[in-house]
Amino acid sequence: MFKALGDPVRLRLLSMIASGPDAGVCVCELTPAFELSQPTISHHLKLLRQAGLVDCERRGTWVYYWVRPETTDRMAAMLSGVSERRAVTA
Amino acid sequence: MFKALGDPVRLRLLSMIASGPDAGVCVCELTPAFELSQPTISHHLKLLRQAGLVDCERRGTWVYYWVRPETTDRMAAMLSGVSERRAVTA
DNA sequence: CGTCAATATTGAAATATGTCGAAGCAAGAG
DNA sequence: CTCTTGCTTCGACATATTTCAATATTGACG
Repeated sequence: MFKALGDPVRLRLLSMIASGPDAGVCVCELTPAFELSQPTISHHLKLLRQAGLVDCERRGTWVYYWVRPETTDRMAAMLSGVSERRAVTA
Repeated sequence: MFKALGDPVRLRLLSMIASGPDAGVCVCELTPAFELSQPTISHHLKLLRQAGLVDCERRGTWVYYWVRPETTDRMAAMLSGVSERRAVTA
């Protein structure tokens, strides 16, 4: 999970997806925001999905991504635990 | 910051440091907990320090590490923002 | 069915990361 | 001052990650 957010492209992707509409953000809106090839963005989205940070669905020709708050919440809780000087519990 | 926590060894190190005594944890207590050479642990501690997640001080022969809660708090706040579907603000 | 547009997957190259052994440094003991 | 101990830094190597071009897949539309 943390490794997935360790790449600047993925962190920015997550931010864009998080701040998009409830219905999800289309890949076609994400790709042109970067100076990277389309396969590269697709790859990063796959890693975010495998980390459980986002989920996606195909709607017609387009694919929409949205955030899974369970995961980001869990990470936030872990980090709060560290701040409170407790061990990190999986 | 997130990249620093993306390695399992470093995540475990942070957990151990967080759950240790207020005065900090000695490197000599961290190293034997891993099946890794001492230079490797030292290297990971350096990365945690550069990421602002921990700080350290030499006390006599030993070096003690402790958590910097400002940083973990900031990360937790970012992630909570994502859960609430807002963009990630540095 | 054939074609086009939007994504995903594959394979390969460049770069970054994790790891170790060897060497260096700081501080206390003799 | 020299030796030992605890830790860091350096240099090198193996592996992992990022990226792209080429190709495949999926669905819409005529």
